This record gives sequence, C-alpha cells and structure tokens, in this order.
Amino acid sequence: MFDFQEFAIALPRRFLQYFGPMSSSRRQYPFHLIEPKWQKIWDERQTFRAWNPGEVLPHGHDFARRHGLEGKQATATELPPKFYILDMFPYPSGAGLHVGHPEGYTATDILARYRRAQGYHVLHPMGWDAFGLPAEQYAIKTRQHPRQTTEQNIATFKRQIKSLGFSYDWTREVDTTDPRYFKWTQWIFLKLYNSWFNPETNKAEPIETLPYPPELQPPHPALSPNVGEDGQRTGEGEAATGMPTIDPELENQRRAYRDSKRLAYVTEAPVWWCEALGTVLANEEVVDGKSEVGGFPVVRKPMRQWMLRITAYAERLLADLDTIDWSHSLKEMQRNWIGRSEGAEVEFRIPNSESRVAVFTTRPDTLFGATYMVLAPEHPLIDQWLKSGVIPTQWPQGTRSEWTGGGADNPNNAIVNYRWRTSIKSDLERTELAKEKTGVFTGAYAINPANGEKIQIWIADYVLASYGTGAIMAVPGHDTRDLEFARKFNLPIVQVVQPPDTKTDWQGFVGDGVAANSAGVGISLNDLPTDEAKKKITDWLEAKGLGKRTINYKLRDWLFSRQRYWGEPFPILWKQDANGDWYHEALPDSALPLLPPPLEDYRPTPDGQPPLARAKDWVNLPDGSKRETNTMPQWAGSCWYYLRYLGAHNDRAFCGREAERYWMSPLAASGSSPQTSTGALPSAATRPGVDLYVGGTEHAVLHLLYARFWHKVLYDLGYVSTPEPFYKLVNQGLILGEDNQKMSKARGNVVNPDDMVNEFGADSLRLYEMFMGPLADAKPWSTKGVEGVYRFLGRVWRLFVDEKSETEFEQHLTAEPQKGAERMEQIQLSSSIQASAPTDPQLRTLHACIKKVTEDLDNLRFNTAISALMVFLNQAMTWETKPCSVLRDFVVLLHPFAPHLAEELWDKLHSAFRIPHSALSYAPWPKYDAALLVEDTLEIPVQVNGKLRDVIVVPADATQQQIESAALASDKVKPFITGKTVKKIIVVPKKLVNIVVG
RNA sequence: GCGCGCGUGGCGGAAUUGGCAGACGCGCCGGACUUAGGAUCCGGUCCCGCAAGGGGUGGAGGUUCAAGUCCUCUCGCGCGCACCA
Repeated sequence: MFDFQEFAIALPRRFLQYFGPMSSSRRQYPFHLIEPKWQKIWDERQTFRAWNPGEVLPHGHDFARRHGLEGKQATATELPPKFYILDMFPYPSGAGLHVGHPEGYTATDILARYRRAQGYHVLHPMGWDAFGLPAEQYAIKTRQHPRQTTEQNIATFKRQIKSLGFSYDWTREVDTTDPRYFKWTQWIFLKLYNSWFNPETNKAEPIETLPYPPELQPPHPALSPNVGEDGQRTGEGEAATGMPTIDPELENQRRAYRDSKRLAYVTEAPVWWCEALGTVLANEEVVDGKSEVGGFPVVRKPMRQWMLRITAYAERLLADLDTIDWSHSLKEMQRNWIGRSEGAEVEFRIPNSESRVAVFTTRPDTLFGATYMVLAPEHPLIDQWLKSGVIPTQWPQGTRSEWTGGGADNPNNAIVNYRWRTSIKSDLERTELAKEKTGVFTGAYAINPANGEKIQIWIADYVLASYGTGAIMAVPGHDTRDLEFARKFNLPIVQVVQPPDTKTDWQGFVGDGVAANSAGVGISLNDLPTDEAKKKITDWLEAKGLGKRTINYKLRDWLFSRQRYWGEPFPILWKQDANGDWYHEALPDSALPLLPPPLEDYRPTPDGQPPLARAKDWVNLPDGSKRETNTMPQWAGSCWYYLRYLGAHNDRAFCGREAERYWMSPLAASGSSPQTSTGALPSAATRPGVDLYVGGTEHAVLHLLYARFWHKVLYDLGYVSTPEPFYKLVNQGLILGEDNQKMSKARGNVVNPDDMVNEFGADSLRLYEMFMGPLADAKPWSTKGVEGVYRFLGRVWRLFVDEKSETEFEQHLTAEPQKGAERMEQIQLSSSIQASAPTDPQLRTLHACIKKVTEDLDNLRFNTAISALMVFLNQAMTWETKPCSVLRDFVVLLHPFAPHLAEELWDKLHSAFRIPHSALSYAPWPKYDAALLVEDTLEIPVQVNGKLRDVIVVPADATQQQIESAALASDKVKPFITGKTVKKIIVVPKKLVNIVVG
C-alpha cells in the first residue's frame, strides 16, 4: 500500500510544505493562521459592537473613530443612521451546524459589513431559541436537566458560528431560556392577558377600558362603569379599591365576562392532543393529521387551554402585508393561512321549531340553487334538536333505506352512529378518505329563504365545525363538493348560474356567470352577472333580516399552552371563588421571572397532567391557590427576540424605549448621513423595523405570523413604534445534497461546516455558499465548487504577496508549525505592487468592479458580485505593475465576502506603504466614478436582419450617422446587403446596429 | 383540485429588463513547468461543420427591425394550500 508519509520524506521541500499529511491538497494560503488571528482581534477590540443612544463610545473604537464619536455619549441624532440586519436565530440542536445555517448568516454578514463600510450604524446580533422538545426528551431519558444539554449545545453552536468570522455584536447575545430573557416573555404574556381587542378602535387596549353590557353594570349609581371594579387584578395598574363592595355574584359574572374578552384567554375546546409527545399542539403544528415534530398521530380532544386572540388581528395582519417588502410567495402563504373570504351569512328557518340555522357562503347569488343543507357532525344544534324533536324518531315515509344505506333504524340512531364514526377518525383519515363523501340525513328540514322551499338537513364530515358557522347551504349545481355529495345521495341538482361560455356544462360550474332560475317572491336575480347578483341578494337578505354580509377567516386563535417542562411557565395563579369555582389571576410584574421548579422526572404525570404538576410544593401556594402548570410553546420566545437585542441587558424593560425608537424607527435616525467620509449618499434608505431579516422558509407561516401578531399588540399598547417588525424579509433557499441523483429532498445537512473550515477555511466556505446561486434558490452542494472559490482566494493571496518570502514562510511553517502565526509577518508584499498612479484601463477595471459589486449587494445578488471580483482579479493578474490604491479599494470590496483574508492583505498593504492604520471594518466603501467607465471607443455589434454579422469599433462620441456608415462599410456586412434593398437601419445608441434588408 | 413560481451548455448559474445568449465558477481537452501532479501558470470548451456558414434558451404558434426576456397554447418540474363553503 502506498504510504504517503513515507513517500513524502523523499520529496522536495517545495512540495512537502504544501502537501502536508493533514490535507488532501496543497494549502492555497495560510488561512488556518489568518482566520483565528483576526477573529481574536475582532473579539478583543469589540469591533462589531453597536451602541444604543446614550451610551458612551470609548476612545479608540473604530466605529467611534470613523464617525467622530470617540468618548462621546451619543444621542440618537448624533449616531449615524441605523441598519438592523437580523438572522433567524437557531435552535441549538445537538447535531451542530449544517451548511444550511451559514448560508443565511453569510448573506446577512456580508450586508452588515457592506453597510458599515457605507457609514451605517449596523445592528447585527445573534442568539439562541433554546426552549424545545429535544432537550426535554433527552432529559426524560437521562434525567439530566435540559439546561445542561441546552448549554452544551449553545457552546457548540457558538464555537462553530464564531469560526466563520461573522460580525455579530456578541454583547447582545440572547438565550430564550435565560430567566433574564423569559422574564420579559412572561411580561409580554401579561400584556396580552391584561388587554382586550376593541373592535371600535380596531386595536388592543388595556382591559380596564372594557365596557360591560347593561346587565353587568354595577347597580350603584356612584360607581363609574369601568373604573374601580377590577378588584381581582393584582398586576400593574391595579385599580383603586375601597369602593362599595359589589355583589359577589355580579362580580363573578363581570370577571367571567372580562376573562372572555382578554387577548389571552382560557377555553375548553377541542384541541389536537398528541399522545406520543404528551402534549397538545396548535393547528399550525399539525400537518396531515400528524404532529409536525416527529410525525406522531394526533387526536381531537376537548381540554382546558390557553388561547391567544390572534383572530382579532386577522384583518390587520392581512392588510399590512402590503406595507412590507417580502417575497410574493411568502406573502401569499400568509394570506392563504389567514384565509379571508367575503360572503354572507344566511339564516334558514326550521319548520315547526324556533331554531334557525345560519350558514356562511361566498356565493349568496346561488341561494336559489341550495337544494339541501349540511351541518358539521359536531354542530351544537344537533344535540338540542335530538332533545326537542326537530329530528324525528321515525324516518319520513320512503326515505330510510335510500338515505342511510341501512344501518340505523331511526334518524336519532343514525346521527349518533355517524358522529361516533367521525369522532374516532383522526384528521388524517378524514382527509385521506376525502374522495369518498359520507353523511346521514337527519330527518329534519329547513326552509330556503329565497324560494320558501323545504330542503333536507344532512350531517356530513366534509363540513367543518370550526369554519364559518359549521353549516352550509349546499348548491350542488355550482359547487364541486356539494355536487359529489348530491350525486352520491341522490339529492336534487338545479342550475342557477349560466356559464359565460355556452359550451361549458353548467353542472359543477363554479365560476362567475349570469344568474338563472333565481326568482322568488319579491326577488329575482335572473340575468344578473354574478357580482351584481351577490350584491342584490345580500341587500335583500339584509333588508328582510334573513342574513348579512360577513367576512370569514381560516385563521383560528392560537393555542398557546403546552404540557411540557422546558418552556416558560405561565405567570398565572388559579383561585377559588365563594362558590368554589376556580378562576385565574395574573401574577404581578414584580413576581417575574417565574422560574420552573426543579424536577427529578420530566414526564407528564400518570393522570395526564403536565410535568410541572409533579412539583407539588411549587404548584400549591399556602393561601390555597395553585399555579398554572402548562408552559408556553417554543414560539413564544422567538416572537420578540429581535426586540430584546435592542436592550439585551435591560432589567427594567423588555428593551429601552429610546433604543427601540432608534433601531426600529427611521425617523429617529435622521442625524449624520452615511458615507460621510466620501460624501456619498446611502444606496439604501433606512427602513422602519428590521431592515433585513433572513431565514428559512419553514418559518413562513408560524413564526412570522405570531411575531407580527405580538408586535402589533405591543404597538397598540404603545411599547413599540412600528406596526410591523420586519420591513424586508428574504428566505434563503434550501441547500440540497451533493449527490444530485437522489434529487430534491436530500438536504445538504450531511456536510459539516467544521470540515469545510478545516480544509478550505471560513472565507472559502462563506464565499462558496454565496457563489452557488441566488440566495433564495434551492441549490445542490458541491465540494468541488468550494475548491473553485478556494482557488480564487489563493489567487488573490498570490496577487498580493511576494512568492519568495512566502515560500520561505511555508518552509518554516512545515518545520515549526507552532510558530506559524508569528512568522506570518515575514511574508512580504509583492514588489509588483507600487505606489504608482493607476492607468486608465486599471481604473476602468476597478470602477467596473466597484459598480457591479455595489449594485449587486444592494440587490442581494451575491453570486454575481463575487463573479465581478473574480473578473477584476483575472485582469489584475495580468498587470505588471499593480497600483497600491487600486488594490486597496479591491480589498475593501472583497472584505464583506472574505473578511479574514481581506484584513490580512489590508494590514500588509498598510504596513508596506506606511499608510496610517485604519480599520478595514470601518473603511469607507469605494464609490465608482462613471466618468472612468467611459471608453474612448465602443464595440458595436452589427446585425443584418437581426443576425450578427460583425462587430465594429467606433469612437465613443460617434454620431448615429457615423455609426450607420461604419456599419454599412463593414467588409463582413457587405456580402449580406449587396444586391438587396436596405429598408431600414436601426441604430441603438452605444448598443447595436440592425440593418433591415429586403 | 386550487394558488404561486420556474424551465438556458456535461454541471451550478450569468444576460443593463426587448438589443452580441452562455459572464463567473465547476468539469473536461490541450500546452508550459516537472522524475512525478490531485499544485501553479497559459490556451481551448453551446451544438453541427475543415471552413464559409448554419442551428440553438422544454415544445408549438404569435408580436417586433430585434424575443431567453412580451402574448397565446402546450409539456415538464418545484413550492404552498388542500372538503375553508
């Protein structure tokens, strides 16, 4: 067998030095020394620290120096304009980083460094979304506290992230599991708890402003309706007490009413219970009838749960999407999730009964075609009807076998059977069996309000209890699902819409057309287009008191409690009133943070209580009250972390008011303009909220919707100054596996960033991740591709350094690897770099590069920016003399992408030419001079009939006429025009000539 | 099924938004330096053709002096939602 080590002894030094046993190929440049060196310097100098208004900027800090703020206590207006660049903070899993993480982080880091160079005050923080199931499950197995696992994982993530040289301000690091952090998560929960949504103002208000209905008004005339009665509250803003005591029973009713209006409320509702995870899940966490995490089965189960009233914000969450710069598809996903539909609620009378059934429809114009009605199996009226006789105990004459398919001897039993069957189906089965409709006739009837016809009422599980009114009017003529059902159960199908195209079959036509067969007493829609028909029938229904315009949303309130240990405990106590009924009460702010109790066993209790219930001493308070034992979902901490970064160490507020205004509101940042040192204008105006947020598309709905919701509540209550948190958001694309044979889903998470850093260096990994393709696209990983950019960085290195001194350095390095770092100084700058004046072509090359890189960075086109750097290098390699000034600008252009290498070269350039030291991280971004890009001559392609025949060279200032004659004179063009008529000559200035011949 | 997006060399991807298709990189071919190359440097590389030339951006039409880009139809792929009335 070939033994490399043995073979290597016989090799010449030149070979050996590069071809060490550790790596499979020669090292292009000593990145393994350069990268740790600069990471250490950045750390020590706190180079990337951002400052809040009011903080004193120390002497000697490079940011302070550039902006003339050394030693100053800068106000918001004295600080340069802000630029807030945010990454979706990671969940620190035990597996460590994969190559998908650095993709987004590199993109934001490049932008952060670029904006700093432009003179912005950049906030670029990182933290840990560290509550979550894996740490808890590991704790259940090992009895090791989740805190321990979490800390270990954070340490690994932090080490890996730091090894990539990102310019984070680590002084602002946050950890959602830190009590100093979740104190404020709990505090925000209390804000939700202590607020209600006022439909008049369309915003959240303190619960004290809640008006009570007349029957709940205190009888005492001296008592103002909304002040002083809120004796149960112990939290902030507690109302004055000492008023005459209200009747305790009335007070209980008032409390129940108040509690029903809070933004955080308790409800007994069917929720998704996941046996395997031992917890309930939010709608959003259930995918295809299985838990999103782990894919375990879930079942519907009624339980007492905390909910957040996100539905109150549906309209604003939808409308404000128009004010933010997110991708089309992302907005579409949010719109889809919110699911707004305009329509009407129509009431159907039940013969021989007091009850009415309301249905929701988006097609009130088809009311005349409603030939039966369907209720969800869980519809609350069914129970009532079973008792009251609306549902007959006998099948109506001649109906039974046809409608039930046999099975139940009377409607009551048929209903009970059917409900039982659907209830045992998981949601998965309900959707999987969607092809085959099921249902039973109830034996009851309703009256179609449009034409007075008696129609059958069915129950079927294709109607969902949780959407609309849980009941529909079925229009089989013009609804696919109703048609399918009607065909299966032989229900009448009538046409009420005429399709615009007469060839189209009306049966099952669901588009807009013209109303037909739609006339009743005092109303006719016939011949009206769908739009007008909708309006007319709705007006008619409203006038008759039979219906009203309504808007429905798919969005449901957010199920906010989990039966877990490793999450934020609710700052809530349960107490008993005089009747022995339990009610809840908020802890005062002063009791925060409420820490979870220590436990030996992290499992739920055998009787299905959350793990916190095991801590009896913690749960039961001496006064007889009990603590809430649910915890908050993982989303809670990530709903507001971008605000905590603004004041990560603030223990008096979730973040300081002034800091919030400065970093989130563009109006505050009107002081000095960026790029002061070169007088250039900013290429991107600073924005309200986070200027740029980058993260994976997996958070397109949940995290982003929840965070926007919380932000809006805080906005309503006056705690933040913008209605939206994230002004611009970009989803990075998935990195797919290297083996493209397997195609799509194989993620590149088998590639370990550590290996890449060891073999090619952090700069190469960064560069490659950006060079692969557009940030938002899915891209296959290619280690060969990493080598390509690695070679590019090696070529940059060789452009700058003197080969001989570098060779000597490498020889020493081989002999004494441990002394490498100190010997790097012996590497000399190449003698071809001189303090000479650049030539015109050199300036052109440089300024073309400046232009391209600048424009591409403004548009997040990293891949083409890098290719522009490569083009510059390819040119510069051919220069015999390389002007120092040109290379200096090039290093500034390179530094956002490959900061370590750039720092090293910057340093060498400055030492060699004795330029006073200035920090690369705050060096002004070069500005391109359009005048320098102008060439003396232009190459103009000449087409004949659109086909390229020649490229002529003309003076840049040639007139149209001159270009035209030059084109006609071209030897290559002549053969194609001689003997033909020149019909037209199109001259596109500076671009092209097209000669049209006939 | 509905909604959104995308189809360009052997591969990842460029293309001033209607103006030289294939920048840049990978891979491949050739050369130089070499005992050696998996290092480096130089040259080549859309297809057919010796060349002149011809063809070419999933396919078929169309608009235009000019189409990867705009329009119509069609095929294929990806993502999202999925009985939401």
